[in-house]
Amino acid sequence: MGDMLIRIVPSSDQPIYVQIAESIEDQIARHVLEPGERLPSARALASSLGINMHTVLRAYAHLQERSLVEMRKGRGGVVVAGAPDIERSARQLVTAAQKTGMTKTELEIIIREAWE
Amino acid sequence: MGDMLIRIVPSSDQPIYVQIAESIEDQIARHVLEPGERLPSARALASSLGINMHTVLRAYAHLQERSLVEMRKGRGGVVVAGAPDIERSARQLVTAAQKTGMTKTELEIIIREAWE
DNA sequence: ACCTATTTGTCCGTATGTATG
DNA sequence: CCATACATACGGACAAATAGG
Repeated sequence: MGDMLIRIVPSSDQPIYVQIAESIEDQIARHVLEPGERLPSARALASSLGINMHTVLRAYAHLQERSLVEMRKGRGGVVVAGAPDIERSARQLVTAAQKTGMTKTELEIIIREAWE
Repeated sequence: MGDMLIRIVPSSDQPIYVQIAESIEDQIARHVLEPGERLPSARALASSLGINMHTVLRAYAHLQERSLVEMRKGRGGVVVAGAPDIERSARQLVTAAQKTGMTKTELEIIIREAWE
């Protein structure tokens, strides 16, 4: 198991639990954390960061709702999927856009503007 | 604002915050709560139900992650419009794609192929 | 446009319950 | 049985955003 490197910026405009969740999400997307790998226990990570256990648990719960990790009671969190399935998400977006009567070019413009 | 009728069964197998979230979700689906309408303040609803503020806030956060309500800091929660927000979904897809190191053209090809 | 009072979200702490290994 | 680790719910405190005068 590689190092679990998470940096917290208390003065950030973003809440701590969001910073933790996004940091872990990044590491999953970049395959630093691979499927099946255990997350550090909430208490251990919290103690390591000098913050409260609930703040970490809140980040973990957020990742669980997004189906990135699976939490269980006596065991902790495990990474479920590696990189998010872009193609699947893209298909869902396209069908949703088509239902609204949007044209393909309109969607492409939205994608292009969102890329920056 | 119509009556906000929520019943809590402490002896239920389901957690209190789930009972609250599902109750509100039902009322949104039945148009008892309509888009733009404000949810009762978490502290007021908690006091009315004889439970803690955090339990209600947890239910609200759950509804927010499912894009049923929108929470903001000094204002509270409002029921979001039913139509799916394509631009928002597109931005989420783009950021997810960028995290995997995908290029813009690669994503555009996926979109184009998914359109048919 | 300003000021104040309220409301809200976040975070910390504590306690109890329950599933896992 | 026991130690580990999460799940739920409670209470308190504070900064920031909002609303109303």
